[in-house]
Amino acid sequence: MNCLAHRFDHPTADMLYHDIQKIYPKISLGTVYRNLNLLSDMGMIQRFSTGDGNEHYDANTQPHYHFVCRECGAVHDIHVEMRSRIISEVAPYVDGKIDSAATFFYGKCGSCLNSKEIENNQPVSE
Amino acid sequence: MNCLAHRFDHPTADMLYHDIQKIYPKISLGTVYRNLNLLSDMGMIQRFSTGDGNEHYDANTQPHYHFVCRECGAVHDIHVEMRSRIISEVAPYVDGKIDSAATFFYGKCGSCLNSKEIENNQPVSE
DNA sequence: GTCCCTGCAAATCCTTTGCACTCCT
DNA sequence: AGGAGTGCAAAGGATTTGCAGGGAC
Repeated sequence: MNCLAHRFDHPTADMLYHDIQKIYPKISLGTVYRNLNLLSDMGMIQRFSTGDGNEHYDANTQPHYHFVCRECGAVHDIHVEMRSRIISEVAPYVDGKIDSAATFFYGKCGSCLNSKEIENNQPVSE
Repeated sequence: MNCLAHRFDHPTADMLYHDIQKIYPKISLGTVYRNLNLLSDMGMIQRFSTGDGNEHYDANTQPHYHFVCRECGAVHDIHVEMRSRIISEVAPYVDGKIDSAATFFYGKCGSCLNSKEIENNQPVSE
């Protein structure tokens, strides 16, 4: 199961389900959810929601930034060193104990920008 | 409608619904959702999900940090200046165009920590 | 009358759960 | 036999949607 989560970007349970089906055709969605939750409870994968109504899963448990495309819903890692001190800097201002942080950047991804350009250019070039 | 969202912390649609009912007893949940989505589409309120399965709404549209208690689900603002340059710093590493950012800190809030202390102390003091 | 916004209820989507079954020891 | 993990289908929650009604112009 774990090896499946290892494979690519930041799939939803349903995306993973379809993907796993190619290898285990009889697997059920319930099992996928069950194992995904098991793994994230054990801390072996990260689980988060981007606002698109689905839970996403990430095999990379290192703290890192995410970029979410509002148009196509794609989620990409951002390859920048995350400020590791951010938690200790913010902690004094919080009534409670912080144990993790997540930051998301929202916008429009490269391919969505491109496809829009194409759309816009075609009527012009005709 | 807007004045309602202005009132307090980071309610879910359902919390707001119950709250609005006190003033407009006949309002329906569908209307609450409709208007909340309208307002957030117009950029007058912020909408985000914390991982508890609900959408939360925030009348404060200024970028700021959020603290989410994993135990009781409460969401609090963190009164620290958010690094405004973070988007421009990260932008070069993203294939696309960032237009907003959100960062969440997860942990256990003060009151949940306290109630746990009390629980733990009682058996000892008996 | 027309338009816009609403209440209501049904529909939808994602996720969780209960139960019976299989597989392995 | 006993336990763990699974498929399947039903249940559960949150959010969205379709439609008819009501008020303002």
